[in-house]
Amino acid sequence: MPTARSAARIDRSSSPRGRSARAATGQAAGKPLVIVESPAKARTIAAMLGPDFVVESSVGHIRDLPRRAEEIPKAYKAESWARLGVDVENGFKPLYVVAPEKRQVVEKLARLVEEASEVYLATDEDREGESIAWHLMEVLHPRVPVKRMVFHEITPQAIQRAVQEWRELDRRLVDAQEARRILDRLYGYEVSPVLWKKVMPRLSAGRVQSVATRMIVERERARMRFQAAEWWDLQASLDPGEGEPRFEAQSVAVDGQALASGRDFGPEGTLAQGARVRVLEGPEARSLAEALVGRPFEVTQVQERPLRRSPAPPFITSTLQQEAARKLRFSAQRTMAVAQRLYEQGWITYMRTDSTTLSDEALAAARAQAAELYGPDHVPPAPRRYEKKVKNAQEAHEAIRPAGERFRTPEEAAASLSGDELRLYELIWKRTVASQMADATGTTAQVRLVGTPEAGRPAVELAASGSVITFPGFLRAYVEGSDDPEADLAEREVRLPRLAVGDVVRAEAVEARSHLTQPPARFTEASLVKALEEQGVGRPSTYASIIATILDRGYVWKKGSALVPTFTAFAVVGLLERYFADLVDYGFTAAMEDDLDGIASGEREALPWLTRFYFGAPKGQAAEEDGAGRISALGLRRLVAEHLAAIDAREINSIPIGEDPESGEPIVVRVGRYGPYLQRGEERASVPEDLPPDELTVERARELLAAPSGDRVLGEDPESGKPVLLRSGRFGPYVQLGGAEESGEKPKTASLLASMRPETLTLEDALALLALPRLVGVDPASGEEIWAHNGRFGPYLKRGSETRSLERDDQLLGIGLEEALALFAQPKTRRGRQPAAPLRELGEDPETGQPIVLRSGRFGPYVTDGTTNASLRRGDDPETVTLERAAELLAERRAAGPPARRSTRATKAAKATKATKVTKAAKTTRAAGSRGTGSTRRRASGE
DNA sequence: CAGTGAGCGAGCTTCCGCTTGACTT
Repeated sequence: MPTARSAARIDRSSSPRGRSARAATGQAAGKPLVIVESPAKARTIAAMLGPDFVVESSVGHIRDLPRRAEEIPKAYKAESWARLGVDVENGFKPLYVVAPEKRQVVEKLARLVEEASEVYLATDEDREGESIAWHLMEVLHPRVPVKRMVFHEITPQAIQRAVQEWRELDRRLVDAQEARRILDRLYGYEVSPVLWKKVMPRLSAGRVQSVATRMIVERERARMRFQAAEWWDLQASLDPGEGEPRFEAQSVAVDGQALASGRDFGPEGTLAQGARVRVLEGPEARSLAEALVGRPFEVTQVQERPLRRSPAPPFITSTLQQEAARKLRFSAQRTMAVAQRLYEQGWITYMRTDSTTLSDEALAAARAQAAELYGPDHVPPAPRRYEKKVKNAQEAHEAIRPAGERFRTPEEAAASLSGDELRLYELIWKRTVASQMADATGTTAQVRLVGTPEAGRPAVELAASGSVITFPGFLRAYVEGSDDPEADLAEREVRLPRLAVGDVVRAEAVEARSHLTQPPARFTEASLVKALEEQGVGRPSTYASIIATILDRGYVWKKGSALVPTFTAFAVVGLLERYFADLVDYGFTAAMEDDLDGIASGEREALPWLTRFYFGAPKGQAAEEDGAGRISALGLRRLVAEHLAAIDAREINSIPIGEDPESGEPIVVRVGRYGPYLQRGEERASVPEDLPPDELTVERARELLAAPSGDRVLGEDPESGKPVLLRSGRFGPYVQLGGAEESGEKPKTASLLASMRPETLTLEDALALLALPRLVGVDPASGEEIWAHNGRFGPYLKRGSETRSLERDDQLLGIGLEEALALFAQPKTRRGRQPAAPLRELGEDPETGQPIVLRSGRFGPYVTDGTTNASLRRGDDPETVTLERAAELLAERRAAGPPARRSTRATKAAKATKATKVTKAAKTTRAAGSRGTGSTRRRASGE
C-alpha cells in the first residue's frame, strides 16, 4: 500500500530511451522493455518497434485475491478475514497472491526488468489494464524509469506515437478496479455460503452470474404464466389480370373492425385490455374464406414510401457472438476459441472489445476494398463512424476487424484458412467492409383492398406489402441475421404488381389460417449475451464464461440452443430475490459502474463506498440515497448473518406448481439432494431431469404423481405374484414388492447394496434384497439368532442388541455362522476388527521420530503418525506423496492446534449445521404443517 | 421422496476479469 504512489511516480526528466536513468543507477546499457497483456500482441508490437525494444507479455493479471483456501499464505490463514482475502476490518486491504500458474511469467518479467534500461507498461487503457500495470509495478519494483504507455489500435504509427506520449500511472483508475474486485469478492464469498447452507453445497452467487440466472428464470416464469390463444386470419392469393403475377394479401379487418393478430396478444398470451380488435375464430374464418373465393377486391389505398437501410456497426465481442450463433451456429465459447486463433495468427484484431471504432487504417482499407469489389458508388463520401452504444463500455481496443492496412479477402484467406476459421474470418470481413458501405435504398408499398362475400355479409379488408431495393449498397456485402425468423421473412424483397386505387383484382384462392400465440422465447447463448450487455453486466472477456459457469453450477441446461433453467435455479433465484433483492436487481451493475466512474474520476473514494456496502450506511444517513437500499442500510455482512438465521430452507426449496383441481391440495416441486421431486401431501414423485419447468403443469404433475417415472418393473415375485419395482427414494435407489396402490399394508422395501447399480439390477438381485434380513444361524452359546441386515451404513450383523458391520456386500448373502461368531468375538471398534492395511508406509517423521503411514479414510487419503492425522490436499497424489510432504502436512496440522481450540468460529458453524439437521429431521417426522419457528432454529444453532 | 444400527483424521466449496499454458514418447 505505502509504496503504491511513490513507486508509480514516473521520471519525466528521462528521455524515452532512458539514458539518464542508466547513468543514475549505473546499470549496463539495456534496451527498453515494453510489457503488454497478450503474447500475440507482444509479437505484433515487437515487429513494429524493431530490435531496439524488448517486448514481453504479462498474460493477463499477474496477481489476484486467493481463490481457494490452498492459496492463502500460511501467515494469514488464522486471520478472521482470510476466507475473504480482504481485511475488511482494516480498510478493506486486499491480500494479493501470485497464482501458481503465473509464477513463471512473473519470474521471466523480473529477469527482463533487471536487464532493461526502462520499462513501458503498455497494458490496455481501461480499469483492468491500469490495474495490471500497477500490479506489475508492485511485484517487479523496477529500479529503472517506468512509463505508462497506451494505445487503442495496433498500427505502426499508433505504437510509435504511444512510445513518445507516455503518461503516469493513474492510481484512481487502479482504485476503481480494486473496489470493483473487492465488491465482487465480498458479494460472491458471502452470499455463496448462504446457498450452501440453505440449498445445496458448491452452489454460487455473484453480481454477474446471479443476474444471468435470474433473467433465464424470469423468462421461464413468463412462459409458465403464458396462456396460448388461438386466432385466425385469411390469406388470399390475388390475380391482377393482364398477365401480371399473382400476389398474396392477408386479412386485417372485417366489417370495418380491425382483426387481432399475434402482436395484439401481450406477453401473457392474452389480449391487452381495451384492445379494440376482434379475434377471428375458426368457423367464421373458414366460412369467409369459402365465400370469398372468386370475388373481386378493389384497391382502396396504395402507399409508397422510400426505403433506406444502413449497415450495422463493425463487430464487437457480443455482436460477433450473436452473429456467429445465428449464421454459423457457433456457441459463444467456440466463437471465442476460433477468434483467438485468428487473432494469434494475425488475421484479425483483438477479439475481446466493446468498441465499434475502426482505426483510420481500417477505415481506409474497408473503403478501398468496398470500392474495388462493388464500385465507388457503393462507398459513401465520408467514412462512417459509429457512436459508442454499449453501456459501461471501456473502449480500450478497436472493433473486431480483419488485421492490417489492406484486408485479405476471404478468397485470399482460403489459401491458408479452412473450416471454422475461414467461416468466421469471412463473417468478420463482410461485416467490416459492409459497415463502410453506402445505405441500401428502395421503396416499400402498402396496399389495402376491400371485397365482400355474397350480399348482406360484412366486407373484408386485406393488406399486402412489398418492398423493392433499387440500390443495394451494403446489402451486397452483408445482411445482419435475426433471432426472429418471421421478421427475417418480412425483410425479404417482395414485389407487388403495379396497382392504383380503384383497380379491381380477383381472389383466386383464400385460405383460413389458424395461429397460436407463442410464449416468450427462451434465451439462447447469443440472446443472453445481448441482454447482459444491454444491462451493462459482464465484460467481453467474460460473456462466454458466464454461460459456462451457470451451466456448470447446474442452474441451466441446454435444450438444443435454448437455455433452460433447473429447479435449483428457481430455488436459488427465489432466495436471492426475496432476501438479497438489491444484489440481483438488474440495475445493480449499472449503479456500481456509476460509482466506480466516480472513484476513477476522483469524485468519491473507494473506502467509504466499500464500507457502506459491507457494513452499512452510517447512522442517520438515508439508506435510500443509493440504489442498494437495503444492503446499504444494514450492510452485506449483517444481512447475511440475519438471513442465515431466518431463511427457512424447506420453504426456499419448494416451488409451487399449483393446486390439485380434485383435492385442492397444493402441488410443489421440492429441490432435494437427489434432484427435484414433486410433492402433494404425503405423495412424492421424481421430476424427470429433462423436463423443462414450463412443461410441468398441474396436469403433468398429477400424471407424474400417479405413475412416478423413475419406477421400473423388474418382474414378478414367483411366490406372491406381486410386481417387483425399482424405485428411487430419499436414501437412493430401492426395490419394492407390490404396487403402492395396494390398500392397507405397507409394501416391503429394500435398499440396493453399494455394489449394485439401478441400471443393471435384475429381478434375482431384487428378490435377494427383499429376502433380507437373512437368518445366519443361532448362537450355540446364548441361543440368540444372528441376522444379516442391510442398513444405513451398509451390511451388518445383529445378535440381540449387538451389531457388527460387515466388510463387503457379498457377505450379507453369503456369510456363515462360524464367521459371524468370529466377528462378534472381536470388540466392536474398527481397529479391533480388521484395521485396513495402510496404503503405504512413508518412514519416520524427522521431527518426532514417529512412523508415518498413508491411510485411506472416509474423507479420502490421509497421513498419520498415530496421534495426528492430516488429509492430503488438492494436488497431493497418494501414489507419490513423499515423507517430507507428509511431515509438512502433519506439522501444519499440529500447528493448527487441537480440534477443540481451533477456529471457534468453524467449530460453532459445524455444530450449528448438525443441530439444524437434527431439527430438520425431527420436523420431518412430525406432522406436516407445524413448521419450525425462527426461535427454535436460533436455539438449535446457538446451542 | 422408503426407514434400519456406528463412531469417527476434516476441510473445502464460492466471486469477476485479465490472459493462454500443456512435465513425456
